[in-house]
Amino acid sequence: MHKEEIAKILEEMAALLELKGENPFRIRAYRNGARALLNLDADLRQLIKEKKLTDIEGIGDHLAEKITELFTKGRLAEYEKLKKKTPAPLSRLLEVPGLGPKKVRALYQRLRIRSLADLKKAARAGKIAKLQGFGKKSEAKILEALESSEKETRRLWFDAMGQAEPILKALRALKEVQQAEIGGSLRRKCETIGDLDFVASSSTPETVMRWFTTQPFVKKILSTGSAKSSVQLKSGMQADLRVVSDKQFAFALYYFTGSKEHNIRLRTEALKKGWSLSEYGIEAVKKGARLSPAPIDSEEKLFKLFGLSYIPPELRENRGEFEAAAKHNIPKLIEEEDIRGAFHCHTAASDGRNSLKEMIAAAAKRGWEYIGISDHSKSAFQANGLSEERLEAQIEEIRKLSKKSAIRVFAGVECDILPKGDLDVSDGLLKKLDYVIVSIHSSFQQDEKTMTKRLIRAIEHPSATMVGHLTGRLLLKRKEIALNIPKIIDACIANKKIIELNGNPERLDMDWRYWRSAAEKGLLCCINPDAHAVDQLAFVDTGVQIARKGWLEKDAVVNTLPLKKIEALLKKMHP
DNA sequence: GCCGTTTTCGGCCCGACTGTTTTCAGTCG
Repeated sequence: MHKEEIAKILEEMAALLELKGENPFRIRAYRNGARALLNLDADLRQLIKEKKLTDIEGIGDHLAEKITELFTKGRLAEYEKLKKKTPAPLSRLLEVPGLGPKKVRALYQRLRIRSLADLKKAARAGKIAKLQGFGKKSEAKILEALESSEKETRRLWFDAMGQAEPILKALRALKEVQQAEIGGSLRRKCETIGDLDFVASSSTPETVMRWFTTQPFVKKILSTGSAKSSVQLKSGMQADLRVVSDKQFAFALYYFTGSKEHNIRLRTEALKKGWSLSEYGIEAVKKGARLSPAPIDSEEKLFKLFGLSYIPPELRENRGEFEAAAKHNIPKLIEEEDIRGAFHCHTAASDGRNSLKEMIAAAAKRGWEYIGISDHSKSAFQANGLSEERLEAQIEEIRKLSKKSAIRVFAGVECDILPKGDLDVSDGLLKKLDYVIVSIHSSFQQDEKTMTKRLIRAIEHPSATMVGHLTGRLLLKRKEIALNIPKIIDACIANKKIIELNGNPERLDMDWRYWRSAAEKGLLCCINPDAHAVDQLAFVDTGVQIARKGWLEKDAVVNTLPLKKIEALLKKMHP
C-alpha cells in the first residue's frame, strides 16, 4: 500500500471514530498522522524497515503499528472491525456541509439514514425538519447541498490567484480599509487552493462586510457578521473575509495565513512562555509572565518576540521552519529576479504555438541571458515529435540564430523515455545537442518497481542532462505515475543529473515536499516553464514560487547561473 | 492517540456564525 492509500484509511478511521463519539483528541491524532504521512519526503519502506516511523512528528507507537500493518498486509484488522460497527457510507454524510458527527449520528439513530440517497429522500419528505435540533432551514440547506453538483471547487494556485487579485485590489481601494492582504493557502503558495482568504483592517467592519457581500462577483452569501463573512463566488469558489482593527492586523494576517499546524506550534510556544496568542493579539496570562509593551504591527515583530527569524509564508507548514528560525537559519529563498534563462521550451516545430524566433525574442524581452529549446522527440507523436532529420535541421537553425541573437540559444530536446528506459533519440544525435531533458509520456500504468527502474536507466544514460516533469501529474486531473521518488533523487545525485521543477501551474513537478532534503543532499534543480507559447515563459515565476515553498536557494537552481557558468556546466555534463 | 527544558499523566487552539433555541450546541476554519 502506498502512503496516500494508508493516509486515506487513517482519515476514514478518524471519521468513523468521530461518528462513534470518540475522544476528539484521539480523532485529531489520526488526522495528524494521515497528514504527516502525506507530508513525508522519505521512503516509507525504508522507515518501516528501520522502525523509524515514530521519528515522524505526530506518529507514535500505535499509529506506527497500524501503518506498518497496512503497508505490509494491505489491511488493518482494527479498521475492518470499526467498519462493521458503523456502516461505512455514513462517513460520506460528514462531507455534506453543515453536517457534523453529532448530526449524522442523530440522523442515523432516529431516521436510519445511512447514505446520501437516504438523506435526500428524508429531506424531500420533510422528515428532517421535524427532528429535534434540525429545522426548516437546515433541511433546505441539506437539499441544496445534495442537489448542487459543484462539489469540486479546488483550483490551481495560478487560477485562484487570478480570482483573488482583483478582489484584493478593490478591498484596498475602499476608504474604510486601512490594510488588506491575501491569507491562507494562497499566501502560502500551495499548489491547489480550496478557498480564498482575505484579511483587512478597518474601524467600521460592518461597512466593509456590506461591501464584500454585495459585490457582483458574489453568487451567494454563506454567512456574514461583523468579524467574518463567507461568500460563494460566481466561479464556485468560496471566499472568506476577516476584518479586524488596525492594531490587530499583524496578528490576524499571521493567524489566517496558517497553516493550522504551523499556528498551533506558535500558540504552544506562547503558552510555554505564559502568553496567549490569538488572531487579535497576545497577552500575558500566567502570573509572572511578561510581555514587552512595544506594539506588534508586523509579522516580523511577532516572530522576533519569540526569538525567531522571520518565516516567509511559503514555509509555514510546520516542516522544520521553527527549528530553522530559532537558529536563525531560515534560507535566503530564490527570487524571480534570480532566473537568467530556462531550458524546457517548445516551438511550433512540435506542439508549441510560436516559432523559434518568437520564443527567442520573448526570452530576450524577459531579460534572460539564454534560452534552451527542447521540442518533443519522435515517439511523442501526439505532440508532433521531431524525427531525427527534423531535430538535426533544428539544431542547425538554432546554431545560426544563436549567433545572430542578443541571447545565447541552447539546442536541446525533450526526449521520451521508452517503456524499458531507453531514450527515443539515437546516441549519435544526442551527442550533438547541448542538453537533453528525459521525460515519460507513455506507459503511465507501469508499477512502481518497473517505473523506477525505467527512469533510473534513462538517468544513467550519459547524454541525459535532466529529468522533465518527474511524475507526469496534472493537478486536479491526472494522478502521478507510481515512482519511488527518494530512489530517483539518489540516482540523480549519484549520476550528477538535474531534476526539473516544472513551473506549468498544472504540474509543479517535482513536488515541493521533496526539494528541501534533496537539495541538502546535493541535488541540482532547474526551474523550467515547459512553455508552449511565448506568454508561457512566465510559468518560471510559478516555478520559483514553488521552489521557495521547497526551501530552495539560488545556489541549488542551475538556471540562476550566468551564461558562462551554465555553458561550462552543460559542457561538463555533456562533453 | 500524541507528547514532554513546567508533565510519563494530563493536557491537547479557540473564536465566529448559524440555527434552533429561548441561552446554547454544533459546525467550521
